[in-house]
Amino acid sequence: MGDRQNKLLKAIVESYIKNVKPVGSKSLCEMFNCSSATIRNDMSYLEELGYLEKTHTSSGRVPSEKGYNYYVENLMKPKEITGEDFMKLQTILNNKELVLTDAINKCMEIISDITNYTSIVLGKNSNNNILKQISIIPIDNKRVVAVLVTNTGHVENKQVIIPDDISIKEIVKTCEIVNKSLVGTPLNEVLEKLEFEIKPEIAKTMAKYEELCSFFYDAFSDFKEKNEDDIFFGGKTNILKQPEYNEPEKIKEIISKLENIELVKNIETDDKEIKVYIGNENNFDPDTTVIKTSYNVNGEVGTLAIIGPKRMEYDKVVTLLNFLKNYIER
Amino acid sequence: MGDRQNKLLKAIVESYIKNVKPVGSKSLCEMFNCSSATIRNDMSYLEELGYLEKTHTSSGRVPSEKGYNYYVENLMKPKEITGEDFMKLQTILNNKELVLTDAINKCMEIISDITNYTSIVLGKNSNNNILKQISIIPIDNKRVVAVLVTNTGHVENKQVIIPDDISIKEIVKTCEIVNKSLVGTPLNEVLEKLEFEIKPEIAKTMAKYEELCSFFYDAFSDFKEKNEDDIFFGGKTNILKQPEYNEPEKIKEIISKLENIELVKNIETDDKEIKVYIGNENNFDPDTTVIKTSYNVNGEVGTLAIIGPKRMEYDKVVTLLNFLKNYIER
DNA sequence: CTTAGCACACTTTTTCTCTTAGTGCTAATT
DNA sequence: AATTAGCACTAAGAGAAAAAGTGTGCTAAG
Repeated sequence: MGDRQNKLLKAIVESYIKNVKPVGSKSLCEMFNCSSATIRNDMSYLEELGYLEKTHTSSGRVPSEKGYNYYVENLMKPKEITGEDFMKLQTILNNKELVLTDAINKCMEIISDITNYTSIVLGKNSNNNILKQISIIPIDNKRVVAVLVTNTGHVENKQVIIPDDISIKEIVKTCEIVNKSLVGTPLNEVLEKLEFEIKPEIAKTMAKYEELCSFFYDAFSDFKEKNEDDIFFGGKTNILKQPEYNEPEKIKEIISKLENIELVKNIETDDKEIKVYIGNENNFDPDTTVIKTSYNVNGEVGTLAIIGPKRMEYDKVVTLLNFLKNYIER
Repeated sequence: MGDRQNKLLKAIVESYIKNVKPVGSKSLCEMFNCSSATIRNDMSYLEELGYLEKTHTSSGRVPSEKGYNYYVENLMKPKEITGEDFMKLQTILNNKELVLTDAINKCMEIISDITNYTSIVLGKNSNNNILKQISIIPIDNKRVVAVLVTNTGHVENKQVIIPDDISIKEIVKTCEIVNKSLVGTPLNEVLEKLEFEIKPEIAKTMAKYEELCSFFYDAFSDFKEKNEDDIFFGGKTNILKQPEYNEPEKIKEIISKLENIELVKNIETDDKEIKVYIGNENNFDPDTTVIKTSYNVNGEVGTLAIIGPKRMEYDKVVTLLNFLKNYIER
């Protein structure tokens, strides 16, 4: 593929990203100092190679997924962040009072606002998180709250109804034992350890060890699930501002996908690089592009993702994500 | 207004609720055993009174807001809950393992599913909630987690960065003092009490009492806001299934309103009755009806709300809400 | 290799017509 | 006094046809 063809593809992709409508040969004459016929020849060559498509026999050209891919891999240049946007992000990142996850969320919210795409932060809250403390706090005669804190500062809690046959005192006492043995345990081993190591321990001092153990089992069993639900949307519906979402059908479809927690969770990645998944390459929605990467700061890991139309400002998004990722990882 | 006119208005409202299209005189002849002309006479009388409207000069009639109102106040009869729906709700409400708020949320989710309207639960977490316990849990050298539990079993937590000039030990020690004095305090008085009663107390034993106090002030200051954010959506976007949401504009508008936390919070009420706010009567969205009521169980209060089109199955929704409300309040 | 020229393809917009579902009004009927 | 039949009239909706606009492919010439 010759130099002019590369430039032409770049120009077409960028024009389409900007103007949303199929690109005709005439509109590019000036830029390339040649006639529309020449452009047309090159265009039909690029179409033959699979980089361009037509919406109907005599329409202008639109980039294919392969075309976007080629653009992302070979043609686009990182875009500079404008002063204003830079300032906004900088301000948040320099605010030492903010906890890391809050700062990340705020930044992604801003990125969503300046791009009009949807941004998502998936806190992995990984299972090698370590238990820091368990507390049982009595609420009334019937209920206690179990609070669990991890080494990354995450807090989970669950209200549990006290079974009739055990007393609060017994629970609190057992909790001390559980705490002693369980602190320092990775979260994903908690249930197992409770069953096999701590139960015998409890049995030594507590008569109703069976009931007590199943009480704690109950209290902890939800944490794992809940843990995974750590999803933050920055401007959940900003993507609706994109002109492709101009039909009820399409809007409802993307909304329902964004509401589908399972589907959103699937976006999670542990890839260190920023990866671009165009159309069918992502398993979120074939009409969108998902750009994502993971971050890892002192064992606190998560995913940053941007969802936009395939006609996405790839250069801008990649640059912004790069900036954020680099900043938070040092 | 005569008897037939009442019946006619009822029939028109119900027909429009069911079929979504303006109601013509002919379609009601059979039901009333009279000619379309007679119906038309009555219709134009009802229109004069402001209960009916036309979409254009020669269209069928549509209920006005006043008409819906009259229907709700005077004409509609509570609708029986079908066996299936009844079962679903019953199952959840009889599950003694579920904490109250979870049961309520699940029920509202089901109500949203069977009606195809959006349901919202606003946990008020009212300010007369009482502080049950504060814990400070160190995460590492720089951070602690402050955990706060209330008498209703709600847990709030915040990561706080430890200022350079105070140590974890000092914080933990101060926390003990704070705990002693603050437990039992209504949430909305916590900050005040900290400033005026506890600061002097701390000053007795701690050298850096100024810094320590402002640390705790910091840790608690968010709780109030966060507290109010306790919003649960049951089928947030179910309302989009209603035929009125068939244009991009309308869909985007309602979505953006549902995403607008402030606006949603405004729905909160402490009315004991079930109240119906039709169109302009609610300040959420003039094209919708909001039906809402509050619940109060042992001091745990909150709002139940259903948002649907003005053309809503009022009888069904009111009956369902009534059922749920009665059940949870005993 | 580039370009001018032209026929052709498809979409979009506009215009016009016809049909349909309803109304209001008047005069006759019960 | 209330009901009804009859009729003229209105607006919306559905198609069809025409017109305008945008862009292509191909051929032949530079």
